[in-house]
Amino acid sequence: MDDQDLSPGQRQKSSAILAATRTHFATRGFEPTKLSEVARDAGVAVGTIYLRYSSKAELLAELLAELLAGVEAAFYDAVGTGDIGATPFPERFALIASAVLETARAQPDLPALMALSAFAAPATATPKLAMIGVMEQQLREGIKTGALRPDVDAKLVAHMAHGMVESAMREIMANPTRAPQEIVQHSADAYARWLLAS
Amino acid sequence: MDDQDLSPGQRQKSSAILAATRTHFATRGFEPTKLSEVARDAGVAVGTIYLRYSSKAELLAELLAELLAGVEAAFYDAVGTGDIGATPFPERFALIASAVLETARAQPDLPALMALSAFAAPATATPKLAMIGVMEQQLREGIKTGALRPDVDAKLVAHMAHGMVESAMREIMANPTRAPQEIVQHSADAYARWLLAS
Amino acid sequence: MDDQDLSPGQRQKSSAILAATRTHFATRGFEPTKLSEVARDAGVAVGTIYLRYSSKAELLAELLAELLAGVEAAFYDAVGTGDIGATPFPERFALIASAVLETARAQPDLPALMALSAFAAPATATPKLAMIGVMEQQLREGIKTGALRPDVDAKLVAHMAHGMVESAMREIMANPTRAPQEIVQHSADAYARWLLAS
Amino acid sequence: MDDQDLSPGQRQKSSAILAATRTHFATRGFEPTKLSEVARDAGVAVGTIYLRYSSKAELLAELLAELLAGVEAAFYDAVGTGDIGATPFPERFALIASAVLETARAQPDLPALMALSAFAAPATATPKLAMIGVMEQQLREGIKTGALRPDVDAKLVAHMAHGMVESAMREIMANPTRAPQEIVQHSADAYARWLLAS
DNA sequence: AATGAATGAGAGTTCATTCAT
DNA sequence: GATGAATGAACTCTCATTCAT
Repeated sequence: MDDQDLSPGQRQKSSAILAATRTHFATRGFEPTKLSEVARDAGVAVGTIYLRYSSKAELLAELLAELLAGVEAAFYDAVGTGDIGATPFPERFALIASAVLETARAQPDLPALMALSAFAAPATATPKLAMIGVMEQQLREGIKTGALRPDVDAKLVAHMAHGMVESAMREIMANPTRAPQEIVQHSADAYARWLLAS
Repeated sequence: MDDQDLSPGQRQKSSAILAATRTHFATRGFEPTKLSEVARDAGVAVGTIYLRYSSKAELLAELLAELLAGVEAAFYDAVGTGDIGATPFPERFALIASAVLETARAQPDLPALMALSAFAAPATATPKLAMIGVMEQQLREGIKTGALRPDVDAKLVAHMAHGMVESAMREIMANPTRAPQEIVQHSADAYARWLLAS
Repeated sequence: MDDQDLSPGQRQKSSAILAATRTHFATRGFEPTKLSEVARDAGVAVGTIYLRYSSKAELLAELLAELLAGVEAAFYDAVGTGDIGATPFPERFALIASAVLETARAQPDLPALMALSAFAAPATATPKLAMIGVMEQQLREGIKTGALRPDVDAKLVAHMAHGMVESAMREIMANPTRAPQEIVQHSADAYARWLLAS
Repeated sequence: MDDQDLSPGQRQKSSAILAATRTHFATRGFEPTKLSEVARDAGVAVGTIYLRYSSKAELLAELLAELLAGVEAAFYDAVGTGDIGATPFPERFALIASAVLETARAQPDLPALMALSAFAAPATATPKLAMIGVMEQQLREGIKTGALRPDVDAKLVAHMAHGMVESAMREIMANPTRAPQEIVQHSADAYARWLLAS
């Protein structure tokens, strides 16, 4: 469970296990995932999994924890690249929409995996996705500075704005002829008309 | 499998089976659902389930098919109450948002159940939710009549608009102090600013 | 778990399971006993065992409970046949020794099985074997009536007297050329010389 | 496997392994004993056990062999302290009973360990406990010299006499308020009345 | 010689499915 | 048609044993 004190070979095996687990959990779900197949795909023996994770549920918990940390980092990375604080609002929407999109694209199996959190070992409660929190904060700032309409519920709008991109994302994934940029454009446009103060 | 040739008692048993199945699948998922418990809750013997459905997967397929038909009907009912065709556009958005909301509220287990479609017998491919189709059609009509902006992708927008309400819906469900009408107001407002032609 | 409400066929299967279990537990012990082999020897499927006993430990508990009831009955039967209360003491010893011997002979796997009680489901604590209690009571009566020496500890002597027969029994079992009556004779003789008052 | 050619450090490790093994086998039994725990308690790695003993069964065999040698020595030590050959018979019984008692007290885990011999590597057949052999020999000598009754089967009596002490021993162990000397007194007294020639 | 991570066969247990009643 | 006892394949998890370090 601790990444401390592991040889490179061990760390690599842990990664392989987590990677194989991720694929199986995301595509099949918790119960249908067979540890024997996970082990085979990870190139280790079943017992090796149990050297690191004490049960299937703990394996999921570990995976979710790692995932969440990654998502948070990825989202801040994506948002950060635009130096968002200094960007005025119509453009800022495009940056946020783009960041959500990129994060979701980088982890397309995230919704499927988060849906499994009920099976995880107790410790890992489903955490609120970081992205929605950031959106809400951006909205509040925009409202305070007068750039955005004051007559909306920031939290609810954050959820709605996120759901918008997520849903569009799903349509894009299912329909490979579409360009992902369409989402950014449509979303930024929607945000601007919907939320700008003027 | 055929609703033909069934006595009232038999039809009633089929209903009880599907109802119990629905509860179990929605709250536990596919694999964790035990047919023995479904049978007990339906007040029949396990074997009786197999007289009507040839496997657990087929039982799910049957349930999903019935569900979809119901959702479609419910959505048209909800939209229809406003005589939507005659309603001008800013108000029409509120009607649609309200219909989506009502339909979702009436079938809160729908997302959980639809998520199981991968387990269903092959025949039942995941069907497009009827609501999104209706939205798209409404948008196309609005665009054609000049009420709505022509520079948007109707299909993508339908998905985004639906995702918006769905996501808000989830926030409402998790936060019981909020009033569902907030969603209708916020959504209709967002749709109007985002999509109206002017 | 309840013998009530079982068809003859079911009762017969339960017996077969318990019989096969007994053989395996007695000859191999708890852990080495495989339920798959028990099932095979009982002529049922593994799952059938679990219809009646919720775990391997519960199966053992059930077996021990049945065994104890049987032993107690057998011992009282054996002692009872000689109308022991009316028999004077030198002969009474022979009756008791004979009863212990018969009981032990009828259940030669008893010590091996009782030794497993630590593995049984919690409810079944190891009960004191009935035989020793009866011996002690016989000794007290003999002492009170003056037939037996008063300067011995009845309880300790009961244990010693029982250990004597049990140990001899083991030697007899291991050595098939010996006649079991030797034990009765030797034991009754030993008891008489050791314990009679005169 | 050979005690030859071992450095003091190695010999010490072997001892630690056997000691830990003994505790585990005696308190838990064969199958439930985990070599990983034995290794941990012995302060060595699992692999180190396999440098000395080729399997779990062989480890048990080795332990039993050492144990038997120890018991034999202990019994002769205990008997020998009384210069038994020269002691006349009524007293000789007390010495023997005392020796059996002492030996059993010094190795209270012996019965539990001997019971495992079925699991031991084939080579190690269950060995006759040395004490019974010595008893038998003492009885034969007593009979030959006329000190003891000639009309008893020396071997059977040896078993009975030993079972007597062993059974009393168990009662004493379970009942801590009793004094162990009671056993010696009761046993010697029983032996005398039962077996002396007069 | 010593280590302990890795292995994988095999255990107990569950539950969809069957079929005699 | 309805039942539910019976089935046995397949799951998760354990641990004696091996072997690269």
